[in-house]
Amino acid sequence: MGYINKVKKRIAEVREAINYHNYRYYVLDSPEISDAEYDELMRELKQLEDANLDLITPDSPTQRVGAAPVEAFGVVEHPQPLLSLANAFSDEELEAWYRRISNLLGGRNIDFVCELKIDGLAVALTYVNGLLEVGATRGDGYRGENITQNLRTVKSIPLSVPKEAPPRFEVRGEVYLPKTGFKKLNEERAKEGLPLFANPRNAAAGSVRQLDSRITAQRPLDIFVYGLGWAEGKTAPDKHWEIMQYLKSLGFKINPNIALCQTIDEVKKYYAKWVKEEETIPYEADGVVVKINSIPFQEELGYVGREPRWAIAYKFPAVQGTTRLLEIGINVGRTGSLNPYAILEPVQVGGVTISHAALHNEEDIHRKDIRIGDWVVIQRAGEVIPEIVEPIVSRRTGKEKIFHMPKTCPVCGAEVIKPEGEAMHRCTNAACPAQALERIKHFVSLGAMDIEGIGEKMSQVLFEAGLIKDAGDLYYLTKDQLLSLERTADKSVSNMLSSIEKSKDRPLSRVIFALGIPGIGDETAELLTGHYTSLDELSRATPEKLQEIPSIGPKIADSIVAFFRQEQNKRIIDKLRKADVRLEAEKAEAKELPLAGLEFVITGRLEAFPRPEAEAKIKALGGKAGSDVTRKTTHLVVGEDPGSKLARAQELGTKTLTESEFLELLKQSENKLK
DNA sequence: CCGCCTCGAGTTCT
DNA sequence: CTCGAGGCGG
Repeated sequence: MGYINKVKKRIAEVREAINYHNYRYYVLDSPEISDAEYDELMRELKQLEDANLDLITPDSPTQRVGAAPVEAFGVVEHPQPLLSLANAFSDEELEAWYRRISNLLGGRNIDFVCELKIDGLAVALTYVNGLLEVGATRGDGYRGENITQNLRTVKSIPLSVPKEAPPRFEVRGEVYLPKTGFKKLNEERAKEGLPLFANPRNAAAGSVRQLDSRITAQRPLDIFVYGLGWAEGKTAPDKHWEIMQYLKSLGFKINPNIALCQTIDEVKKYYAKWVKEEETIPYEADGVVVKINSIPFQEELGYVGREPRWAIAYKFPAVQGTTRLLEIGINVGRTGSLNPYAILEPVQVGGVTISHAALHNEEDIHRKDIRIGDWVVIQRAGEVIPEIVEPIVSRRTGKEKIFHMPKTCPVCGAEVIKPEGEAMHRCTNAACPAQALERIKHFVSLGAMDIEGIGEKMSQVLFEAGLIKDAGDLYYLTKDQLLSLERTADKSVSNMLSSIEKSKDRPLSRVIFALGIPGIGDETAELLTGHYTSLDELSRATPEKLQEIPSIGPKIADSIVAFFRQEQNKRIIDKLRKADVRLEAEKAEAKELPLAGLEFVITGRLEAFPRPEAEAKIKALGGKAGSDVTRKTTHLVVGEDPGSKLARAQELGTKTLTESEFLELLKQSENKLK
């Protein structure tokens, strides 16, 4: 095939793809590729056409802005078409745009107006003799839908404007749904069992297209007006910035983050600021629109095809992307849980390459109907952590495979079970090497024994070299053993040994946490130290005794008892003890406790928490909690409806505290500990 | 028994 | 950050 035929074929392919995605986006409101990918297709087509001008056809997607309007509403002709914007995705592309226009303007001084590119629905509002006459969607840019009735329900759209406004004019803006409104709307829909909107833009589009405007009225829609379409009977200012101030004075809602920039560097700074602060914007924005401020300059620059030369959309890095799910891998956790994760074809999302994503558990995978080989939409949830949003069902070939948890542990081959009513599958082999290694990693980690120099990597090296089989072995490592490893210099070895030594004196709560008892995190470990002053004491505790502690229930109690009963755990604790790791609460620690030496008695009902919990807090802070006021009692806490203890306290001259004074004392004492 | 809240466990990438 | 589970109050 000749070169030109290849190009022809590719152009046809890309056009077909774009037309299909246009339809999904504009007509169905259900896009299946991200905006970034759509933009990429459009760019490719444009490049091909620019290099082969004779291949441009009038029906090419580059020759129009969107899809045809839906006929259910009246059709509105736009006297001045609503056009789209060229995109920039990097500082280089922005600079290239700047150089082009700067050349065209012969190097005259240019200033810019920057604003956020709100991801909503573009509308045109026509006012005649001071009244809103027509509100229309953009449609294909030339003809849109008449949605006046619905737009009238948007409270921030003025239905009338002051007399000094031009007799006939059109403003343009973006109707959108704030993030909070979107969330609330979806919550309500979930309650009613209705399908959820995928994002605020879709929700706004759906709302504005309601045939019944009473439904639209219930949606918290808002608008930002971003420009004047046309005006008759009055001359408008000749700076875009001033037009915006003028529109504001007429009662239109203008985005508060609009800025006047004197240089292209200031534009870049504006962009950089908002890339960083994108999360804080209360509505969705997908970039920054940069416009030449001077209207005469705008007119001079004119249009290329369907895009103005005098403005550009500088897009934020995409936060969603699509890629292929190549395989589903399994990790075995410290507790034996089998944790599936997605191995993805690496893809850039939000400026970061994503190649893995957590899949939580088998049920979750099946609920989302994710299959091996699927194309999937991924996003970085809350800034950082990648997640699979959904599979793209329409891209399936039939070769995708449904995932099943293995019947045996992928690491040790032991039987895998899924306890009734639980979501997780578990490896049944407590000696499973994967679990053993994870337990060691947990032991040395930051919140636990915090052994500097031995992290995940070093734990693995030591484990695989056979130098340690469990956490207890860490304390018997010798200098020679460590030096025999690869990539361990003298310096790092002595660092490791000294941080192992230092870890022998961690608070008891850290030790309990580090042991990795299932269900015991840092909070519960801390709670336990309030009731047991040594590991021995804790190891002898009965389930009944443990359950007397508030927030310890039967499951946690059993977990603790079972842990100390296991031979391998006993051996680990033995190794720790022989190595002189402190397994008791520090004596000095107890004395330093802020409430040490004080004895509290509570009378009446407390608002903040039940009495046992208050007593637990007192004990945790080193105080004693009694039930009767005696001469030893130092404080009486007086709650609602106090009993006879109050009289007794007054008799003895015991200090009394109101509940709020008591809470304040607890707070101060807790702060002292930190 | 159900809903609410808090805690635990596992996770990605720079 | 997310999901699941444990604990607890109504």
